Amino acid sequence: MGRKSAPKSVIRRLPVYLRILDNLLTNEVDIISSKELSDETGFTAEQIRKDLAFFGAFGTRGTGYNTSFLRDKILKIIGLDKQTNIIVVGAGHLGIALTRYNITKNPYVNVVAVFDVDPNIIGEKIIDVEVVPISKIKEIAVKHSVKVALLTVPSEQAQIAADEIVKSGITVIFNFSLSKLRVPDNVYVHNADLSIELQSLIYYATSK
Amino acid sequence: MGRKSAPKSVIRRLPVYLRILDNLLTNEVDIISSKELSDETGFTAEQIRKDLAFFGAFGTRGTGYNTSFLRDKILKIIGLDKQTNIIVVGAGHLGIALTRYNITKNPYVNVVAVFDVDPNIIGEKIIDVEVVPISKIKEIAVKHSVKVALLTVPSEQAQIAADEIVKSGITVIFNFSLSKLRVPDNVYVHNADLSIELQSLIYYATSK
DNA sequence: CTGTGTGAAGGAGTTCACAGCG
DNA sequence: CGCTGTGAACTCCTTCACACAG
Repeated sequence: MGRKSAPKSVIRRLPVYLRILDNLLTNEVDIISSKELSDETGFTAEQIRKDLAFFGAFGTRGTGYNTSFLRDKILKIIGLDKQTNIIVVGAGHLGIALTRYNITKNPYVNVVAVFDVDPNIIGEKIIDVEVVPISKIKEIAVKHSVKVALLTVPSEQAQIAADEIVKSGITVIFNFSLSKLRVPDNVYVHNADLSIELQSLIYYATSK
Repeated sequence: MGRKSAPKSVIRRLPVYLRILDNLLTNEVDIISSKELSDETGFTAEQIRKDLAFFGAFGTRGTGYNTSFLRDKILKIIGLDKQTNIIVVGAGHLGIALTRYNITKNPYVNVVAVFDVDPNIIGEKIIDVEVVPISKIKEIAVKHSVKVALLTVPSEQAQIAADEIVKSGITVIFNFSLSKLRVPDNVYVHNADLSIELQSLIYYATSK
């Protein structure tokens, strides 16, 4: 694949292409041009071609891209060709929403468990995924070789929960709490910062 | 203020500074240097100075920035100096989570109502905010001059709900559904795309 | 002598323009 | 001819280096 590591901006766009390709496949469209992808995504056709060309020559000149072939290529690039096991830490409203969403709408990931500290909800099920005590993170994460944790506990408990996640060998944390997490260098934290996005939006809402 | 319009990247960082300044103020720290802000945020000190300098000279050479003064300047730049009224459309788990978060943790915005179609939850309260029928969006939005809507309904209903939001005069939609919304040019849609962010993360989880 | 403010240099990513292949 | 693939130009942002004010 690519010589040097892929730019973040490209990696952010790949899942957008993937979603459109999945839609096209259910509608049995088997060829798509960069121009059409451009109309669907809002990105320019040149940019889309550059993004894809970064990983190889997937298209046919004069024709376009084979939908199913391109979909498989993107799946492989992202790493979604094999099932990815994730966990959700925190069974509050946000945790439940994310769990349900991923179970029902995201075929590429598998939620193996939801963790919480509240004894009242331990044992409950979110669709078919059980809520289990946080103390079991390591056991379950190791057993299912979990790669990613979605962290949705209140900010005050975020660091403690993050420590447990790190101890269990998980190296990617999608952090929805406001806390800045302290983790070892080999762990990658991605902050969702919905409140910060909302505040940025307010700038655009007021200054026009 | 700035001669030409502020870069998006700057606007995205301002709320980050704001959060830290708020923390410092509760701890009664009244001077902060760009170096210290750098340690807190991970952005370089030069970048932070450039960001702030874009809007004016807010610091004191040899000393740093006055915490409270800088906080007030940033509030004014973003437009958070006056209370911003928002609505949440969709009282599912995600809508409830966002509502509660903004009521309890975000002093700069005011959630005036949560909207849903389910008659069973109409009239319920999320903390002190009432759940009302979607048919009332326009009435409430006009009355409270609402600027921003958080859209958390299922994807199938997202376009219908967006149409109602647009009709009510709201010009900024923070879209958490997967649907690409069709709106007039004067309406700004910001997509949260949590599933796309998760898929990008999986790339980083597998390729190292 | 410290830490801000800023022109100048550098780098990353996007757009342009067109060559190349089906 | 059509649409991909790609060097070159360009734009936007970041980093560097230092002048300048307290």
